[in-house]
Amino acid sequence: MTGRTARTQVEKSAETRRRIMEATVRLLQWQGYSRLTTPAIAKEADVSRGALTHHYATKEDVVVAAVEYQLKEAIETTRRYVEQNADKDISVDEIIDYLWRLMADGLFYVTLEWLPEMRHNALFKTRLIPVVQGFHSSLNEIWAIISRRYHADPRQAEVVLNATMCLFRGMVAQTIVRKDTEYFDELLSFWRQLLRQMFANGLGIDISACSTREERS
Amino acid sequence: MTGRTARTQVEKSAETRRRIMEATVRLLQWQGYSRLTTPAIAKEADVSRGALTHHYATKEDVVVAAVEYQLKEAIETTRRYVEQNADKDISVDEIIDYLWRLMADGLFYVTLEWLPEMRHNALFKTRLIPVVQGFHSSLNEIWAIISRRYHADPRQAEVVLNATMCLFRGMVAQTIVRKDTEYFDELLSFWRQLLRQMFANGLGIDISACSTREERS
DNA sequence: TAAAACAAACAGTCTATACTGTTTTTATAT
DNA sequence: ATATAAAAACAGTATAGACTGTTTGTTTTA
Repeated sequence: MTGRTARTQVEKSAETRRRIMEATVRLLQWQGYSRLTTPAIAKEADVSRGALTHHYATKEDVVVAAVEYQLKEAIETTRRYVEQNADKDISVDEIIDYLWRLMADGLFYVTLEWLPEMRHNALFKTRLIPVVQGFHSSLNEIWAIISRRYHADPRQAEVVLNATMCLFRGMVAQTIVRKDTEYFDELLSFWRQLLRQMFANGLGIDISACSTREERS
Repeated sequence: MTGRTARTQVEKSAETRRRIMEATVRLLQWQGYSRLTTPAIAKEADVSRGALTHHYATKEDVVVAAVEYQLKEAIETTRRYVEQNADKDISVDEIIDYLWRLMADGLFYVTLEWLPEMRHNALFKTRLIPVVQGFHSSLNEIWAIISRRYHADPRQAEVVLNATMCLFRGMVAQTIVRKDTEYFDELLSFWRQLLRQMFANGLGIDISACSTREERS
């Protein structure tokens, strides 16, 4: 009787919580924050409303936990990517593509849902800021690889990373109003070439042949 | 009896509508889309709820009109800026600063409020897309000034403008989670210098001394 | 006098949370 | 090993509040 489906309470509740968080993230991505309701979350997670309120006192608790969950998952994914490539010969292009995919594959869409809430809800902000900082730390790690490989000043490399991330955020935001793959591919090409040449010169000196037109190898 | 406050109906209703739109934009900026209610808009505009529903059938109509209003106002402001500087000797730095101020002074905060709604509301999107495109057209105009002055390829200049706007969008988004003026000043300096040097070379060839450290003149 | 602008009340829906009851698990004593 | 008490997990319902869209009534303008 204890072998098959017998799970401890902590396992069960952890499972339930995970279901709720994944459902919440899914609903944030598909329907958005303004349409997010607790009944919808319970239904999407295939959990009763009672179970939902048992684990999370308020709706805000659910959202905070869900965003934490997604960001920490992204951090873990990134750390694994870092470990796998710490010794390997990884190019600027590859890291750029990794970061772009990370953002464009839903992560920043979900971010755009809760980011406004952060402006208007101090508690929400207080609870999430540490997670966001952890996320950025993991980005710095991945960037340090490229920074070391090209013997670039870490200080300057960080500025370039930040610019890259801001650029990508703005690009993802624009994908909502502009469905135009070519347009974004062109921007990515432009940026890849710019970075490639900056790093080739150890960041910051003598970037040459910086055309906006470029085809990937 | 007709001299003092006697205004024609169209004037009155136009005034009321403007009050409603400005109130809506204000509430979007201060409280956000998820907290936006029609009673709150009426109160902020100092107008009865009946007046509100008289002029706008649904809440969505109000928001669409308000966003249109704000964007068209931004377009007008930009066009005036263009006219005033079409002949003047305007630098890359000045345009960059203009664009940054335009975005950072609330415009993109409000955008971040309705942008998610656009992902989930097809009608809302359909109605707003033309206005957004008009906004981008006016940006292209201002950019054309600098493009001509530096004899840069308009095609490449457009890519650089788009990258600039995406960068700024991402930066404004990040200001929500990171209150750090120095950080954003550094990014702006980095970008100004990059553009300055790119334009100095007619866009795209031989950017030298591209440091992330820079002080403004 | 007709139409537009405005005001106010209303009806229906929805949502978040609190509350009550039930089942399952765990710890403990035997 | 087993019985039992306690605690946690879960399910379902009730309720209070709020918001939207509508409708009806009143004032002002053309």
